[in-house]
Amino acid sequence: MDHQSRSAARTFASSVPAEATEAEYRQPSLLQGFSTPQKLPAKAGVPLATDLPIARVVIESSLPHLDRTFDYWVPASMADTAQAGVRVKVPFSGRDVPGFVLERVQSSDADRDLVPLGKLVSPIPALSAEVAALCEAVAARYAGTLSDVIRLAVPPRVAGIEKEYLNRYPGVPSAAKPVDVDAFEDSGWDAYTSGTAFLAHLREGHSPRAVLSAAQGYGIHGWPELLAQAAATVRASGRTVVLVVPDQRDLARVEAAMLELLPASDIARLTGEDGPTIRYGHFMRLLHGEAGVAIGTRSAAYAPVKNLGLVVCWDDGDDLHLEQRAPYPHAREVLLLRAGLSNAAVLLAAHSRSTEAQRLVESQWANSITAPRNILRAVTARVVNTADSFQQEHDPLAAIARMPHVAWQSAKEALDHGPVLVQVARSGYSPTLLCTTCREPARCTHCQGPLAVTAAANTTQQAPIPQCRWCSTPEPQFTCQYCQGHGLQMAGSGALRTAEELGRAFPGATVVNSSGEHVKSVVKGKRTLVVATVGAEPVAEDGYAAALLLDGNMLLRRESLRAGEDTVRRWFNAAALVRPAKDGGVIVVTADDEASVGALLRWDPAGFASRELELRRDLGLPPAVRVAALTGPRPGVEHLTQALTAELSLRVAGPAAAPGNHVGVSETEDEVRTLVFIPYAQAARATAILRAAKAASAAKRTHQPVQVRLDGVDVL
DNA sequence: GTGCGAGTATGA
DNA sequence: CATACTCGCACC
Repeated sequence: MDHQSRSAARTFASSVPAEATEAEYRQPSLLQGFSTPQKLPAKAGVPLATDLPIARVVIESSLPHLDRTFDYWVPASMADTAQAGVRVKVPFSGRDVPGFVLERVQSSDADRDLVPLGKLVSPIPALSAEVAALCEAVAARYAGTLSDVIRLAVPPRVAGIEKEYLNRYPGVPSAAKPVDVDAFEDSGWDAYTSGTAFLAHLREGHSPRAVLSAAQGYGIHGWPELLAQAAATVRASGRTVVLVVPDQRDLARVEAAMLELLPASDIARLTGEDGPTIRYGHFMRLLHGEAGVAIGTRSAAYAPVKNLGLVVCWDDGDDLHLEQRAPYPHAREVLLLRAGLSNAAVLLAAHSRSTEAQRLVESQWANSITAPRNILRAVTARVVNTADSFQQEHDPLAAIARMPHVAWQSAKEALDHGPVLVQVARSGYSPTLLCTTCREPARCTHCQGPLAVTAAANTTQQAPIPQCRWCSTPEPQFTCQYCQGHGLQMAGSGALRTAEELGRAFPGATVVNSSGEHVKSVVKGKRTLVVATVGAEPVAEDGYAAALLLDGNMLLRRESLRAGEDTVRRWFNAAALVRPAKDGGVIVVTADDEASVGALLRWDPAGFASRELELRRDLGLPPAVRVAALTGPRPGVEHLTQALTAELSLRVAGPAAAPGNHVGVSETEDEVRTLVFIPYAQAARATAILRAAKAASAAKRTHQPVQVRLDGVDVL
């Protein structure tokens, strides 16, 4: 951290990154090899455009073998309107299909007679050249089709909204004058090592790249304010900003902070939540240069801004950043690709640090920005660790709340000074069962699946019989295979149950539940106990007096490669909402894993990420390498695997039964999954092979379709 | 996806 | 030899 801060000013300005990392985000050329001599218009019935008479069109279809451009004649009537980026309808195998003009060219390399464009859907070029190139880069990186990515990037057209923009000339947004210059001067950034250097480089029009570990989640120096200051700085320099957050609540906070510094007209929100009409309106404002800051959830990464200066991703470790539609791109990666194409600055900010971000820091592609020790001591809360075990037996009240004594005591004291946050594992009543004596998960004697009490069994009056969730075998007389015990208990009861229990454990306190459908965004007041599931923590205006991070061991023991990383991320997100230790802020974490608890105790997310990344390197696991998950019927999966391994020497795991297939619904078609681990150096070639192989087998229909997912963080 | 042409089976 | 059908694949 220290040696980095000293060299920060120099390295921020430097544009000589580590070559291996740089290559990952370099642009593959969208347009390759054309301009062979063409045939003359086949006795054209329509007069053709004289200048650039050919439109290169990408068809809207996710069929892999149609994932290329098709050439059409441009009728003279569309000579001026059918520009690159506009939506068109074109005749294709006997029907009119929608598509986008990617470019206008002088000649075609098609070895057949062309036909004219069908019709112009709209003369507004909704797909800019920059975004088209980005889409192609994303498609290439994720072995997907260009059309699929364009669908993510360009929202559905709303004709009514377009009307008022038809005669406007698209412009480049001019520099925005910050609303409140004073707030600007008192930048929260100067608390961070090399924070002001970062802002200075942005102001001067450079493109620094940074990974920020934000220490505070509330108040005037909270992360939304930091991000807004960075954005306003870039806007003052005349360039534009694209900022992506995981969810709606974060979006609202960022927007509020932005409005303090920038005129509302300069900000455009892109999120599905707004509905098609409002969303398309904001899209148009960006497209026409009327707004210069795009904020939103993951698809906002493709926002049609001009003159991009900075991309920002908040909390890139949150898996909401993963697109759920093919080709499953991650917002962070989209933004990084975009910054590479547009030579823009990058800011990956979070309270914790993802292993991906740490990799960018360690390869010196990005600079680490953290708060120095003395600042951390001043702004963060005291962290207390208590094992998640049996101390509670001594205290009947605490036992009701399944809470260690220290946690209960801390909460009780803190309630007099402000709201107290209780972070629990998940909402509702948890169905997972544990052995009462050794607390190992109860497993099915037949298939090792997890035992659970089903909802149906719960409704009957008699004592519910545990069942295996994989093979449905009932287990009326459970015997633990570790300690031979017979007792079963709920594994960490969920938020609802906790809320009920806490009401009894803390008489006189108001219990607020924030989970599932009932997520609160702000709380205030003393003697308020906020029970929230991870990720649903409301913000307390003046910070929480205390936070109890329960169920830690349960989160850590999840069967996921990222259980540790993700748990630590959730802890830091909650911990950053608590008052400084000097104001009495205290955090109690109930878990006994040294590495993750230690990271919180030392407030050292970077150190944790560094060790975690080192571990992944040793094991050859993501993000030290990339991973492709090929899921589908066995023959197709094996075919794709062979296509990869024929040319590249790659580590392969599987095929194995596809996960999530145990539950007897789709037992008919047994799908398998193969994981292929791909070094970054070979990733471009590997994704190219996958794309080609998918196209070939889709055209020939030799195999059932296979789902290809690259870097799906949830696959391991 | 769908339509079409080549190639092959089938019938009078 | 004419017609029916499937298969492979191009679609601009």
